[in-house]
Amino acid sequence: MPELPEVETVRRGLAPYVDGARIEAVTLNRKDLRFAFPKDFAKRLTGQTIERAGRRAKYLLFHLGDGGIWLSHLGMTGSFRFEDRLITEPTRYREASADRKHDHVEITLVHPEQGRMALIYTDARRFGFMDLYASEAESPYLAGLGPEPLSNDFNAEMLAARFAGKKAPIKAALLDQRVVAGLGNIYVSEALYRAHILPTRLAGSLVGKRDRPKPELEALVIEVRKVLLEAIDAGGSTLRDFRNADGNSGYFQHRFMIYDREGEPCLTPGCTGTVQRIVQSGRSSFFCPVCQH
DNA sequence: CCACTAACCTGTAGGC
DNA sequence: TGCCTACAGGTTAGTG
Repeated sequence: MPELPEVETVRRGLAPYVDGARIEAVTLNRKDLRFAFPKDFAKRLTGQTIERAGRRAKYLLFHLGDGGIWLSHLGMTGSFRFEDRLITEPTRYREASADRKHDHVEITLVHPEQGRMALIYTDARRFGFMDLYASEAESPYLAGLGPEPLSNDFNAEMLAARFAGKKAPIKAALLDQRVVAGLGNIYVSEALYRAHILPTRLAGSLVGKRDRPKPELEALVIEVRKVLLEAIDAGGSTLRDFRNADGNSGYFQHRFMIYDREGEPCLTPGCTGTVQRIVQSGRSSFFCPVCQH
C-alpha cells in the first residue's frame, strides 16, 4: 500500500539500519522488476556506503557514499525486510519456503552498530523498480514531479494556477504526480471526502475569479496535509522494530473514513449518506453523495 | 497539450 | 474443493 505515508514509514523503518551501513554483497534473483535493473547494478552498489535513506514523493532514495543515488519505487506490492543471515546461499532459503519466491533483491549490509544483516526486497507483482544515478538531477523519474504535498510549495494558489480552466475531474488532477507528488488512490479519496468535495468535480470549478482559489480549494490543501500527516503518525506508531518485525515491514492498516467502504454509512457526524463507489480513469473512487458537493 | 484506455504481473476474495 | 471473474495502494505507452 505504498503511497507517500507508507513510503515514508518504510524510510523511517529502514533508516536506523541502513544509514551508515556498508553494502557487502548484492544478489539479484532475476534481471528485471517492472524494468530491467541498470547495467552492473550489483557491482556498482557493492562496497558502497549508504549515507542516508531519503524519500521524494513515493520514491525511496538511498544516498550513497560516492554521491550517487540508489532509487527504489515499491510499485503496488514492493516491500523491504531484514533477516539475520548471510545471503551466500539465497537459493537454499528461497526453496525452504514458498513465500520467498518473490524475493528479488538480497543485500548484505554491515552496520557499525547493528552488525551484519540481509536486506530483502520482495515484490509479488513486480510493479516496483530500481535504478542508479550519479545524482538526483539525473533521474528522469524525479524530473517531472510536482511539489511535495507537505512542503510550502504545495498550496492553494499554486493549485489554482494549475487548475484554472482544467476540465479533468479533481480526482484525476490530484493523482497526477506532475501536479502534486505522492498522493495515490486512497489518500485522494480521503482528502476529497474530508474537504467535502465530490471526486467528479472538474478541477477548474475550484478556481474563482482571476485564478484565485475558492475556499474549498484552500480546504482541500489543508485536508491533504492533515490526512498524510495522520497516516504517517499512524505508521510510526505501528512501526516497532523494523528489523525484527515479522512479516512485511513498514506497512500498516490505517483506518479509512471513506476508502473501500462502499455501501457503509458515511462517518461524518449527523450525515445520513451511504458511501458510493464509482470508477474514474479506471480506478475506484469512494465518496458520500450527501456531504460532498 | 489533454484525457482516456490498456498494459504490466500476481494474489486474493467472492460467486456458483 | 475447484473454477471463474473482478479487483488491488502505481506508472507508462499508446491512441484519439
